[in-house]
Amino acid sequence: MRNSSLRSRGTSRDTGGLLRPELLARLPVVARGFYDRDPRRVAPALLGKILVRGSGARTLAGRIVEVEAYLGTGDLAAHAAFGLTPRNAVLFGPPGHAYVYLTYGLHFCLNTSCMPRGDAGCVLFRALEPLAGLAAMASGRGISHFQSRNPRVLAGGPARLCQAFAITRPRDNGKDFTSKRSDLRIVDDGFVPEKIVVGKRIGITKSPELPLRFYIAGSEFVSR
DNA sequence: ATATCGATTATCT
DNA sequence: GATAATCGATATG
Repeated sequence: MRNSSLRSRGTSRDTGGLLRPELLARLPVVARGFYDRDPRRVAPALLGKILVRGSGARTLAGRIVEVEAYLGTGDLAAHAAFGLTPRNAVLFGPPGHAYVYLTYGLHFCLNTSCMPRGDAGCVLFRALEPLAGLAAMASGRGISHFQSRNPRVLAGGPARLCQAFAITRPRDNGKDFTSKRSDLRIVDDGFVPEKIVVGKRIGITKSPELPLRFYIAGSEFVSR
């Protein structure tokens, strides 16, 4: 049963192995209502879900193992802290859409909008466990097959996972995660993490003490 | 194993 | 003009 997608639980080290595109195509997408909540609830609930790009032989997929919640207006570390701007407009729209931004002038980061329209919470995707399309991910990351055997280098880190999935702002900002046909979607194979660790968000200077980072305990794919 | 630094641009003060 | 939700390279213990 090691590779079954039907298992409903898994240990932290072994989340079920690789998944074939035909199987991924049959998994249900996570519905809009899932995202229509406070990001502090959405973030831990996203752990174990699967981010999927494309279809057929080109399918890329990774299990979400690390995320951070950003609370919108009022959270000084959030891009939406001071209201609507051209960059963060997606966050003020409906939940379950991709917010992609450029950071430090060269790296992209991926989030999903949360909460009802007009309330700008979001969840940052920080690390994935690669499940399908590993060769394409290594290629996108510009690393060799040999290097890519390190579990963290393919998609362990918010900018790394964007490189691995070829996620950019012009291409992907605003895409709907909840449509079965979407190029970028989130699906559920029933996997539920055994244990979740909560800690401080990484790399921020404002409100650094808030416990809004969540990851699957023991996962080798978490960014640090 | 940990520390420091440079890259490069959108956004805000 | 300063800062930033980062990464990879380099240096050093």
